Amino acid sequence: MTSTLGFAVLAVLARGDRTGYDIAAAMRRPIGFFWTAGHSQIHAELQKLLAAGLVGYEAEHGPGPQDKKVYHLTDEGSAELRAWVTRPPKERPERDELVLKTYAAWLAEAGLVRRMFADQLAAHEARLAEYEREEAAFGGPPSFGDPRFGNYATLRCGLGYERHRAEWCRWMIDQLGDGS
Amino acid sequence: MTSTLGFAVLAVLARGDRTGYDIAAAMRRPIGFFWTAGHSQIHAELQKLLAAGLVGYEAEHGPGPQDKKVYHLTDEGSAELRAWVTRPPKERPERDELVLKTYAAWLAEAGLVRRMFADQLAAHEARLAEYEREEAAFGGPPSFGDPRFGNYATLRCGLGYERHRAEWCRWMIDQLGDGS
DNA sequence: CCACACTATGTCTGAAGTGACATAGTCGAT
DNA sequence: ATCGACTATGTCACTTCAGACATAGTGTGG
Repeated sequence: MTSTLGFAVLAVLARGDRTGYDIAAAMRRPIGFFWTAGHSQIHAELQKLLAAGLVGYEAEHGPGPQDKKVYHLTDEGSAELRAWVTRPPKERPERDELVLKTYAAWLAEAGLVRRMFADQLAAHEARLAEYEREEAAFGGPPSFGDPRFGNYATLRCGLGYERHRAEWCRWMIDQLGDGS
Repeated sequence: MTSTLGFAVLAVLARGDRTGYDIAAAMRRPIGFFWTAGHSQIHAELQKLLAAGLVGYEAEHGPGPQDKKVYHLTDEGSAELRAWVTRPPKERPERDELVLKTYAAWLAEAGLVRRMFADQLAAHEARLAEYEREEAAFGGPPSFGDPRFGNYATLRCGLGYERHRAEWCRWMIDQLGDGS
């Protein structure tokens, strides 16, 4: 009954023990590129995982009204995660606002549409440059079995995505004329 | 205050008057590729749009306990839609289960991961072939201003996406060795 | 010494989305 | 004739998610 968010949390914990706060930070970067959650969602999820016996924690004195809780995977949590990894992902419905706007773009002024795509293109190119810098930091793909393989493989996916997206934006801008 | 779903409905209605049922059908194909909604959501949304004065309807006798309602855009709805089209889309968080699994793939057996990616690759290739057939049915891009421009441009996006995705799957399979 | 950023936990409200349930006419095939 | 698929509208319960609110210790810089 564990949700995908639950597995995302387990996947973070598989790389080392962390507090809910740390997990939330990971959900912004780098995992935020493919799964996001606010800290409120994470604390709630941790309580579910705890009730299911998939994680445990050790309390330490820390800031705030409550104790700081350092969570770790239980053997059962680790087994569940391993089993989940290779189960075929159920496909989620795509929801892409830019593509929806494109579907209705024929109603608008070409110049305004061109500007919108130019902005999108700039954003994609900036992200692409960032990803390329990150990729250079790896000296080629880490071996499978190394946790860093996960980071590298997802980065490759992001790289391909940004390139595809940028190319589509360029094609759109092309279609809309030079607008000089 | 209109939601993105509301604009999706308006975008369908901009191409011709339809019943809620017809809109729901459009939300499966072709719009379902980039925005989906169940019929229950659409009926609820139509009531909101009606209250906001963005759509109207004419009732006809039809099957079922209620009258059949053929919805159309009002002038105000049309104006709102046009204004929305070129407003920069707010970015939604990505949620991609396959990429999340990839992040945790180092925990699993390479053979099982390879099989999962092979299945994904097959699905992408099948969709790609379908899109290519659809693209061939257009004899090149329709001109901007033609509603079919929206169909073509979104198809181009889908084509690029499937290619990027298939390529990434192939790269992953490559990384996982020949597994003979 | 004080302000501010960061660490750290949690609750609550409301919106969005999913899937089941409910009803009923029409039309084609067996 | 009857059965099932399709047209057509809607409600309800449940889950997920986003964002605001609430609390409080620690460490850094001015």
